[in-house]
Amino acid sequence: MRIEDTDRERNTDEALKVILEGMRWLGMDWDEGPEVGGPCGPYFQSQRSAIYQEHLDRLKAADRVYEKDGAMYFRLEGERYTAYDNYRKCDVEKVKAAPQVIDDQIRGRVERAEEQDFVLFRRNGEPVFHFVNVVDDLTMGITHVIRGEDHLSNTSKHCELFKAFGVKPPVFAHIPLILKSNGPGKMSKRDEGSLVEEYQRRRFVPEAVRNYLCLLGWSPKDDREKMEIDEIIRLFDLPAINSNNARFDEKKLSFLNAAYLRDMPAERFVKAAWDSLVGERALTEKGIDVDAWGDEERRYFEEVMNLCQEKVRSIEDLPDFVAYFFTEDYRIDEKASTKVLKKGEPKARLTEMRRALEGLDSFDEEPLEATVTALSGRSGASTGEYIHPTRLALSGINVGPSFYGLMRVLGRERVLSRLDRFLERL
RNA sequence: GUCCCCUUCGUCUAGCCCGGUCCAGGACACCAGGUUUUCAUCCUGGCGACAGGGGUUCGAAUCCCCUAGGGGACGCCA
Repeated sequence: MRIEDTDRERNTDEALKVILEGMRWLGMDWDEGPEVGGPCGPYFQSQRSAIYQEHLDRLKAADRVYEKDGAMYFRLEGERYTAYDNYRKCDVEKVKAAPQVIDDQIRGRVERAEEQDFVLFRRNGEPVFHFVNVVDDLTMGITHVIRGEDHLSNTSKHCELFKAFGVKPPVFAHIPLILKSNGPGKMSKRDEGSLVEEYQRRRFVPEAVRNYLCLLGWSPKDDREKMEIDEIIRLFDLPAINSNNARFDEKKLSFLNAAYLRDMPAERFVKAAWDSLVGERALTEKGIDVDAWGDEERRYFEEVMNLCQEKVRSIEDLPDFVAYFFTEDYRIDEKASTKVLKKGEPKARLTEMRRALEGLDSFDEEPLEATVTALSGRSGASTGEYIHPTRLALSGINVGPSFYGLMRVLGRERVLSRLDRFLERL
C-alpha cells in the first residue's frame, strides 16, 4: 500500500484515514505500507523526496532532462518539429518519438507514441505523478500494475521513463472504468455512490459491495454471482477481465446486499441492526426512548430482528420497517389505509379477528394461522381479508415481516390493544 | 482536433481467441402468475440483445475492413 500524496494541496490526514478504513472495510488488507511497515518504505510519496531527487539526477546525467519555466522536463528522443496544436490552440514543439509497445494483460498489444516532452518536477520543486509512479514502481519492486483504463494513454510516458532508467517495465493490466449510472462519462469522486464511505455510512454489507464490484468487468464464466471472496480469488485471472466499461447499477448492488443480509448469521444481523437503530439513534429519531430499555426490551429487539432479517432489503430501510414494534405511537399510513380498507368489510373481519384472538391460548405461528384459516372457512372471506386490515391495524403499514410471526412477536397484549384502538377509529 | 481503448437484452454479463452444438445462456430491473391466495422474501413464466455496412467462408455473435456510437488521454491533478 503506497500513498500517492505528491499534491500537497489535496492531501489531508482525514483523506488518508478514509482510504485506509475503506479498504479494510471491504476486506482488503496489505502486508506492506502505512500502519504496517515493510522493507520498501517509506510508503508515503511525500517522504521519498531523496529517492526522487536521486533518480532525477540519474536522468540528468543521461542528458534526458532540461529546465523550462522553472520546471524540469523529460526529453524525448526523436526528430523535433513545430506544429499547431488544435487542442491547445497554439504552436507547440513536438517530437517524432518511437512508439512504446505495451503488452497489456487485458488489452493485448497496445502501441502509442508520446509526442511531447513532459514535466517531471514542478516549478515548486515537487515531482509529478508520472515520475514518482515510475520511480516507486522500480524502487519498490512492483511486478504488476493494475489500474484503470484512463491510464492506458499515460502508459507510454511511463514506458519512456522505465526505458530511460534502463529497466524493464512491470506487467500492465488496464481494467475497465466504471461509468456513472445516469448521464455520460466515468464515475468520479463527486458522483453519487462513488465513495466507499457512502456504503459504509449507509450500512451496506461490505461483502455485498465487494461482490458487486467484482462482477463489474469480471465473471466466473458460469452463472454464479453471489460468491465468497476465497472463491473469487481462486478463479480470478487478469486476462479474464473484460475490456469494456461497465455502468454502475445500484439496483443490482441493492439486490446483492439484501441477499447477504438474509444469509448472514442471525447474531451478525442483530448486531448490525442494533448499531444502526440504537447506536446511531435511528429509533430515537422516531421518538422511541431506547435509553429506557432493559434486558427485556433487548430480548424483544432481538426477536424482532430475527423475524425481519429475511424480509428487509437494507439496514437503511430498517427504521421504517420496524419502528411500530417499539412504540404504540405509530402512524397509520394513509395510502396503505386507503388501499387496504376499500376492499370487503374490514370492520367486520377485524371484529371477528379480535374475538377469535382473544380466546386463543397460544400466540405461536401455527395456532394463529389455524385461527385465520378457520375464520376464513366460516365466513367465506379470503384469509387476505383478515390479514390485510389486521396488519394495517397492528403496524400502520401494508408491508412487513411474516404476518403470523409479526403477531407472535408483538404478543397478545399489544395485538389486542392495537386492534381495539384501531376498531374504535374505524 | 490528435492519439489510445471499447461496442451481445434497459443494466451487469456467458459465448468470441480454437467459425457450425446460439432462431444467443444467466443475473438485476420490469411485467404476469404461483407459494392451497399477507408483504419488499421465495418459486415459475414472460419481455428483451449479437451497433450498421461490406467482405472471407458451404456456414459468422465468433475472422478481416469501413462507418457510426461510447469511453479515455492529451495538466507544473493523480
